[in-house]
Amino acid sequence: MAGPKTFYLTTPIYYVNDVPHIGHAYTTLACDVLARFMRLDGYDVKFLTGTDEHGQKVEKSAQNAGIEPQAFTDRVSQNFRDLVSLMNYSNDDFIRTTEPRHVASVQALWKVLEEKGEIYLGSYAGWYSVRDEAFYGEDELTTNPAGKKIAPTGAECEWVEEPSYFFKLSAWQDRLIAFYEANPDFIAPAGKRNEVMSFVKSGLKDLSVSRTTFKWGIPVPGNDEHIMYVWLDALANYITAVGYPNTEGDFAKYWPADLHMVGKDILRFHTVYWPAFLMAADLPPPKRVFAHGWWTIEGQKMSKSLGNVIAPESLVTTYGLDQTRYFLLREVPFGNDGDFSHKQMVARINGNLANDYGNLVQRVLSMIGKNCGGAVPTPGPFTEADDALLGAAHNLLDVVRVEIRAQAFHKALDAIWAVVGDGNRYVDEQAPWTLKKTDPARMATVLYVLAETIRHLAILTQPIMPDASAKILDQLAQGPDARGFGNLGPAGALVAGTPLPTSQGVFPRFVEEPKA
RNA sequence: GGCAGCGUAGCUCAGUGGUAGAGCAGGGGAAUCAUAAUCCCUUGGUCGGGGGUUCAAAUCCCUCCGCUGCUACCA
Repeated sequence: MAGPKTFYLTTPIYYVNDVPHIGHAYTTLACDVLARFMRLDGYDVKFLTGTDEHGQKVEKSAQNAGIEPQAFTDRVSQNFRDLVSLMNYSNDDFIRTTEPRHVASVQALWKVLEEKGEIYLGSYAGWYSVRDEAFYGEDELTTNPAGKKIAPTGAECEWVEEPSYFFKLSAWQDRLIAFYEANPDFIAPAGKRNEVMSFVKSGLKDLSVSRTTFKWGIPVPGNDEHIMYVWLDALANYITAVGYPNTEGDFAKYWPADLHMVGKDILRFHTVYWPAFLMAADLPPPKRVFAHGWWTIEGQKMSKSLGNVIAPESLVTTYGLDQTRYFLLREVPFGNDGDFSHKQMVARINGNLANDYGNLVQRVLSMIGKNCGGAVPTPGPFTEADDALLGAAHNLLDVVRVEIRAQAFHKALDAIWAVVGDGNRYVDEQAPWTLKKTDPARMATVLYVLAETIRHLAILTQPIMPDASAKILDQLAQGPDARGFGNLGPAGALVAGTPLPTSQGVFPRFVEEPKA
């Protein structure tokens, strides 16, 4: 069982019919930061994202576009692959549910469930909305003047009866509760755990897991009249990507997943249906599911009708990539809903990045460039103040690790910025510009301590801001092999006399364009 | 309706029994290495209303008001 520690984390697979927006970018960003962190911390990481490409809506959209569904999904799934490069995500795989490996995986899972007697053929009847791809209860519907039943979403419903396979979800209620109780960290944040548990305790009905009303899906093995329910299809992507139905190799290495990151709207699928499917197939459930919140835009709900949906590309163009990545994870306690506003974004860019972090780096590297011959200065004996600052820097990984592993990205950043503040205070207290005249040797020590502190900060901000952190490490002449967490601490300390490149700003201030 | 949660400084929030806190914003000062960036000091709250328990309550209990989430097949 030796070998590197592994960490497998996933985003939801995104429905190709959607246009990528800030919400998609946010989910994958959180995973990306976690994945980068774990890699730097020495883990063998597998980070998966992808697209969900089946379902009636895709079938219709393809029809409207006058092309085959596969050609349609080939085209629109590209939007999400473009998002990967735009946002600088480091995913190790990108899965599409239309790939042969996935079809084989889902059909194999189906067969296992069927063999184990967890699936049976029955029939489903109810009020169905094509637009919503959903059934509604009688009590949820209203009747319009034309006599049509209308769903709460405003969509028209029709009475549908169809044969359907069912998954015996009702049999899993007690085992799910037992699982939640044995694994208190399975559902996060904690408040969501209570919601899921009360839902399960209120009683579970068997789940319809096939459809006959449309064709664009994975056929049920042995009965081509049926295609599989979208969620059985979609959720299984997490095991497809590690090689299922082959349970050796990557599956043995990475499964169960360490984390499924999801938006709060799809929590139930991941914390009720998915563990039930897996346990029914004798496979272990994932270790944790985290449901994050939604963004509002300038205080308003994001919606197509309001026309305020933010494209990730416009954020990156306007504010910069690393600035955007930083803002999304710093502004809001991860798990809560948050508000995106231009004012707050600018406040973060100018306050935290340009003034606090960027300026600390710049003032220190500039002084080293001008006063130390453009090389890492030679330190003398350390004072109490030196040890205090270095100690804070050395200690930072332990603090940040705890927060990141709990998906408390905002707290991790708070901790890093506390040391940024310590650094700026230390500069003012030590006043190296005065030491330059009175005690040049002491000045060299002070600047060395600062450079070493900045090295720690830059290594630790890599997961959040890969490009900017790399630029800082470049300016400290730290090569690719010197950037892992193993290089933190005195063992990886800067070597006096190492030549340094000319310094340059990393986080420019955001200056408002004059209004026309 | 039922269940759960929230309501603390202008803003965003931390604090769950022992003399009200942070960041930002506002005010004053210092410094001048730096992206006019930094540092120090400071104004500001009857902790949603009312009642109760306690030597002591933002923190526990009751009640009222306001807001939010969940209450099954809606990526």
